[in-house]
Amino acid sequence: MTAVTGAPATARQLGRPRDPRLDAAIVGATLQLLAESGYAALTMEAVAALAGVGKATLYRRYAGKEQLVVDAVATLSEAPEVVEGASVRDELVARLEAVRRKSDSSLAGKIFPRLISAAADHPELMRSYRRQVLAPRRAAFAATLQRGVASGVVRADVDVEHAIDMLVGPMAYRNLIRTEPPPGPELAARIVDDVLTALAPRPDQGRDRCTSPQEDPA
Amino acid sequence: MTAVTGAPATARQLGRPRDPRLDAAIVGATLQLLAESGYAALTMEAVAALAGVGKATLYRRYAGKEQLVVDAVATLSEAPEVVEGASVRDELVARLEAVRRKSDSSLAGKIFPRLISAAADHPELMRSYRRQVLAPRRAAFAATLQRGVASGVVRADVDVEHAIDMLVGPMAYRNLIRTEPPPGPELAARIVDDVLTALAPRPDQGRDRCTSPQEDPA
DNA sequence: GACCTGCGGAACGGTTGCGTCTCGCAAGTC
DNA sequence: GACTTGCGAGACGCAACCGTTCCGCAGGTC
Repeated sequence: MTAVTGAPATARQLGRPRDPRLDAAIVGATLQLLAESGYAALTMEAVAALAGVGKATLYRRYAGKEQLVVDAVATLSEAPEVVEGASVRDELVARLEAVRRKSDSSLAGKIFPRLISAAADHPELMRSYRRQVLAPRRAAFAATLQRGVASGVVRADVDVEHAIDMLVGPMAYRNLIRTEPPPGPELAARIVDDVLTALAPRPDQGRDRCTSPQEDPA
Repeated sequence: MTAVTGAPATARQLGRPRDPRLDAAIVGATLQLLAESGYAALTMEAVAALAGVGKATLYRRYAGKEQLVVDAVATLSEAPEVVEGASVRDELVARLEAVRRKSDSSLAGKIFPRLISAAADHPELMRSYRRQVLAPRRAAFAATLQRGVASGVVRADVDVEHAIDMLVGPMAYRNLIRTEPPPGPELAARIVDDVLTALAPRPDQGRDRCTSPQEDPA
């Protein structure tokens, strides 16, 4: 939470305590406005108004807009939904389809494109978003991919991080560049099937890819 | 150019003609500031100052900030560099590597992330960018992929647009989310090799890849 | 009770940007 | 020369927002 009055634990029970519901209201209003208008267009007055809070209350907690937004983004958390029991392929499809769905329905999804341009001026924002939203999601993908290695669908020397980029990258790109029509539910399966084909264990170790110079797995 | 004084071709030689160099200066300054600060932070006064132009000159040409930026983005054009003679695989690698390099060196590349958040409020901006920058690049990728189909490296029923997303998506995504360290020159080859594996003609279709005609170097 | 801090509301001065306008001059046509 | 438009410079009124401050009250501890 990183309140600006960074008082240590020493003697902190004088006077009226802060209302924790206001903390939530402020952060919520900040995230909502961030999703709607982006960082540059977000104003302290709008946050105060939407949160139903005086500006003094804002500045008692945060030194300014930057700290407020950094703190708000740090509270984002998207627990990746549990998709289990299915095959590795179907699990990947479900996870990737969740990425597509959330990109214009969830709060974190709507914030993502706005952070992309804000990241140039405030790298901490993207860093925080990666830690709170992207990293858990990637961890879930990684677990499923590892399951694929165990079950023999994915080759053992796979670079998991790169594989995740191959899955999420095309989906995110499609969402971001806003082609018409927007991607539908079938896209996830197409991407997953393509990537799984690429990641399949090599049929014969002495493989002869006639086309390209053999990628020597360093 | 879509000047705001939308006079038809009728009787257009009264008074002092507009200085065409100022048009270029204005558009140039707009694009530069757009790349540096993004749409929301771009101000007419900054454009005028950077272009060495009075504000009246700006408003004589454009009705406001939105028209100015739309017009400026519409003048963007990135001719995809000619990469020929190599194999289909190497040509794709070269094109994708160009995407990576340009993303933080060229003007259009630096503008891209800023347009992503602006697109939510001004869809015409992204549409214009797609037409001027992305579409030519995609056409080049498409041509190379078609060459791959002809030479048997890529299966005939490939969905070219989707294949391009599979190539460009991961690269763009990596550039946008700004992981450290930033992607290096080796990423293009990894992506291309993965995608080409996925797009290879199905081996059990009775076709033996390695006796199929080698790529004609034309 | 005395004392402290939190709170909403509202106002403050200062800054920034918008879009308009005027001025004096330049560069063209008729 | 008369006329028209382009141009840079700068000022205009207007609006928004910043960060601060004061008020009066509420909600806590001692």
